[in-house]
Amino acid sequence: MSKSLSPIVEPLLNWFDQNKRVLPWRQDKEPYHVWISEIMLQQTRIEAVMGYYARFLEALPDVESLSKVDDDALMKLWEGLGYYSRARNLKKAAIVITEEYGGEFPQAFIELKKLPGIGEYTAGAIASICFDEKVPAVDGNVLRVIARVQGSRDNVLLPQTKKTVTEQLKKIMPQRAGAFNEALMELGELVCLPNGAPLCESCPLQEHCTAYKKGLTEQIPVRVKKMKRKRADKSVFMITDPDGRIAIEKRPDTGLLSGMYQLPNVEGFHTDDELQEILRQWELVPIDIVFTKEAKHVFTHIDWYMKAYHVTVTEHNDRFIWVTEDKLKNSYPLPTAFQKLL
DNA sequence: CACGCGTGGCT
DNA sequence: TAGCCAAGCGT
Repeated sequence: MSKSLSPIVEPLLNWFDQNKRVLPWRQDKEPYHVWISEIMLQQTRIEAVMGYYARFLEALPDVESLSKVDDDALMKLWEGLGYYSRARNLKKAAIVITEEYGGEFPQAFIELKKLPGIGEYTAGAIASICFDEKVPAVDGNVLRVIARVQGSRDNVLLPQTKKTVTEQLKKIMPQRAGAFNEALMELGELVCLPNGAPLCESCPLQEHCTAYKKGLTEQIPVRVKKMKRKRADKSVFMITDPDGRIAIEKRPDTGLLSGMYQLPNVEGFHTDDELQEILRQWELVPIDIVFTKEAKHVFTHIDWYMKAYHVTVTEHNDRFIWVTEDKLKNSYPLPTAFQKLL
């Protein structure tokens, strides 16, 4: 259980009042203006948005004009910004607002979130900034600031971490909900910087910040990427000679499972004819080849999909080490991946 | 929940 | 030069 965030509210609001940047979409709290800017700013840097925002509002100054815009004209306004479904969703939402809400912009978080392209963050941003509804708006900046303040080592890339932070912020949302949310984001962007040293000497939350006090601002936030594993298919042989000994070999002394032993295997899945040929190249004479089982083994960075074959051969050779099952179990380190096939 | 969606800036 | 990274939404 971490302690309440409530002590950060006042210093943060005071700092924001002194330091907020002047930005085109901060000139008023028109929901339409805030909406367009929030959508454009999704995954997109402020500098990139600047030019587009002014041009977009000039061409489409309100919900009604957006709801009627020609698709090509709309995409032309978005050309180069990326994530084009954002633009298509804007128009869809404008039509919904026109048809379902009589052209009046929904005000409640719960209603905003129903609109196409408006998710948890954007609904929170519009509801708080335009209407001071006490809902959080948790983006990457906010996650970083809160993780450091709390000294939390939770992986901020996990949805669960965002949920937890959202719940904690809900409890402390002040009257000035919009200013508070903007302040957290602004602090993240201007002071509580992601890379290199954050500007802790000018941070209004310094005395409330666990990461600062413990010198952990470089370690926090924790961002553990989910490793996207490659897939490798393997055909694995359990080869037995007339004495019932099993063929194994030693793996190279570098790389994956270095220095351990393994059952003979080849890359990929193969037809019976191909399997015969592989064994022949190993100078083995198979009496029969029987598919036994398949198994999957997950490493941190690779998934092995294995098909195992039991092969009986006429005689052993020197290409492999031939061992009894007992000796294999007791004397040779065999990775779990291969144990699964025995 | 994991993935794909665009682009530009960084190393 | 190519690869990594950003941190919202819909599916």
